[in-house]
This record gives sequence, C-alpha cells and structure tokens, in this order.
Amino acid sequence: MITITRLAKRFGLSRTALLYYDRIGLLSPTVRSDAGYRLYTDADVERLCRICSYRNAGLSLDEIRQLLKQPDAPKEQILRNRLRQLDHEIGTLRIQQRAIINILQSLGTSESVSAIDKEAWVRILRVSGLSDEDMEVWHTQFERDAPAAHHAFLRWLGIAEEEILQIRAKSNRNHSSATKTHR
Amino acid sequence: MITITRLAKRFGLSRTALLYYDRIGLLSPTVRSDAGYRLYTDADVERLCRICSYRNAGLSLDEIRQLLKQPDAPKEQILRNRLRQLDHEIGTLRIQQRAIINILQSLGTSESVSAIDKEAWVRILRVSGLSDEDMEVWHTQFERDAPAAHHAFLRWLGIAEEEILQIRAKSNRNHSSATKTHR
DNA sequence: GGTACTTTCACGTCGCGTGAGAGTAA
DNA sequence: ATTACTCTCACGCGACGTGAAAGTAC
Repeated sequence: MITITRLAKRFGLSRTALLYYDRIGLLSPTVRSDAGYRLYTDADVERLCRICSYRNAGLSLDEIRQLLKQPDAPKEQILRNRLRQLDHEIGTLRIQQRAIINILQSLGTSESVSAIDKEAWVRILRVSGLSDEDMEVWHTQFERDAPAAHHAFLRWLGIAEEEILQIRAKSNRNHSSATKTHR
Repeated sequence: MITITRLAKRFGLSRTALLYYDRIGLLSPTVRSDAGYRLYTDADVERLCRICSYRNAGLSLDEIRQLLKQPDAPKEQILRNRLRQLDHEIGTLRIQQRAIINILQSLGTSESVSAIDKEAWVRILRVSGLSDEDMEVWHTQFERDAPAAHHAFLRWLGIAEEEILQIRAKSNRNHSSATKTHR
C-alpha cells in the first residue's frame, strides 16, 4: 500500500504520469482510501514494473496495454516490430544529421563538423593496421555475426542504401565460399 | 502563382500541412484570389524550399522561423545544437533497442536477435587481424578524427556512459603523448 | 449540373505538464 | 495552525489529420 507520489519517486516517474496511467486505464490502483486517495498494492507495483520495462523499450502505452492483457501470445511479434521500427527511426535521424552537415558545409562553416563518413572510417581502420583484404574479412564477419547491425552501421556511415546492399551481398558470398572451402 | 494542393504535391507535403504553416505564420501566401483562394508566388515557393530543407534536418517549425527571420546570424549555433540533440536521440533509441533485446532474450526467444555488443565487436575486429594494441590505436584515431562520432559509436555498442568516458579519456591521453613524442 | 477544387472552424491525436480550487494527513 | 500531501477538472503543447458546412472553378 503506497501513495502516488511515493510510487512515482520510486520508479523515477512523475505523479502526473501515474495519474494519466490511471485515467487511460493502464494502471489503476486496486484500493482507494476513505478520502479517495489512490493506494497501490504490491500487485500494482509489479504491474508498473513491467510497464516501465516496456516503456524503456519505447513502446507506446497502447502497445504496453496489449502486451499486459494477453498472456504471452504475440509479445515477440510486437517487440520485433518495435525493433524494426527503431532501426528505421535511427536511420531517419542519421539522414537528418547528414542533412545538417550538408547545410553547414554549404554555409562555409569555420570549424570542422567531425561527423564520420566512409572515408574517415576507412582511414581509421587503415591506421589501425587493416589492409583492404582485412577489411573484407571484417565485413564478412560483421555480416555473419550481426547482419542487422551491419546494415545499421553502414547506414550510420552515410552510405547509400544501394551500396549497402552490394557490400552485404559480397560479404555473404565471401562467407558462403569460406564455409564451402572449409567443408 | 500556384494553388495550395498543387504546391503541396510538388513538395511531397499534405495540403493541411501548408494550411497549418499559414495559420502559424510560417508561410503565408502573399496573394489571395477574389474568392479567397491561397495563391503562392515564386518567392513563397522559394521560402517553402528552404523550409523543407530545414525540415529534413528535423528542426522544429519554431526554429525554422527563427532561421528564416535572421539574416544569417545564429544559424550555425542552431544547427550545431540540433546536431548534438540528434546524437542524444539516437543514443536513446539505441538504449531502447538494447532494452528490447534484453526482454526478448529473457523471454527465451527462438531465433537469435543479432544485435551487436562490445564482445561481438571486439571479436570481429580480432578476426580481421587487430591486436589489443591495434585496437587502442583505433580508439585513439577515432577520438582524434571524430570525437562525437566515437562517443555515439560506443553508445551504439551498448557501453555504459561511464566506461565510454574512460575509454575516450584514455584515447586522448594516447593522442597527446603521441604528438609529444613526434615533436 | 457534376465534380474537383477551395475556404474556415473545431475537435482529435500522444504523453503527459501545469495550474486552479478544494479537501486530507501528520 | 501549518505544511505537505491528495483529489478532480480543464487546458496547453507540436505538427498536423479529419471531418463538416459552405462556397468556387472548370
């Protein structure tokens, strides 16, 4: 049995957020005091716990409600959807970064912008001691271990979608031929 | 002289967006027809052009208004602010990705999730032929060439903020000592 | 006369924040 | 009596979308 502000503080939320969760029926305290004060039980606290973990994943309150309603049916589906959505959002923000950098450069800016692109990245790897062939190995390994992350990383470097697909296709060819020769 | 829907289509916007821009005084057509139809002149079109380029950078309509009002005073400031803000937003989304992956894994998911973390990254670099020392060089060079990107990348790997700062501090020490010995 | 435009107005979205006015707990 | 809580209700944000009711262009 805990009052609203205390609960909010415990979870690093605001009181009004909890009021809102009650209003939309996401988390309504099971008990009210005589004066009408919200009193959250242990079960409510636990529910909030799960709500927070989903909020940390950036899910909407509506999606969270669905996840808590169902026993465990399409959880994975929803989470994977959000994962793809996040990939897309990050890509959008990266594009925005490039847009700003373009504007700044066309503005003839004084200081350098220090955003990394393909050339800068290759230079860093080369200084670290990688040859062109090593970099192919790097791509191949990256593609094998974490294809989605590989894609996201290349997009992060500002490489066009088309070229990304080419690079990944090549990495996959390297990989399959490598496994073939091993057999 | 172009009507609203035509202009919207030309720029890939919605008619209501342009109505909204008029309402908030961001882009008001200079001419109205006898019947009160909005008629956008060439100057209006050009203004919309700049608005779009700033929108592509993810700036708020309020910031865009400021950028268009001033001759060219604090443009760079605003753009650099947005750049830092974007870094932060991307970091937040990456954290959300990690959160989802954690949930999926605790859920005992079937297929692998293929998100990259510190260990996976180190493994890839090692397979490509980098020693521990080479990786230090890599950090140092990354920090020198693109400190902000270095930070963003480490966050992308899901490394805690504290450790990131340690790594970067070390890289900076390496860098300064390297330049010292060169003199 | 049909239909494809246009106008203004008001209300909905999402996740809360911000008061206002009134009651309650320690 | 003071102070620190609590309640409900209503309105605000940002960037539009979605009708509704009425007028206009072709």
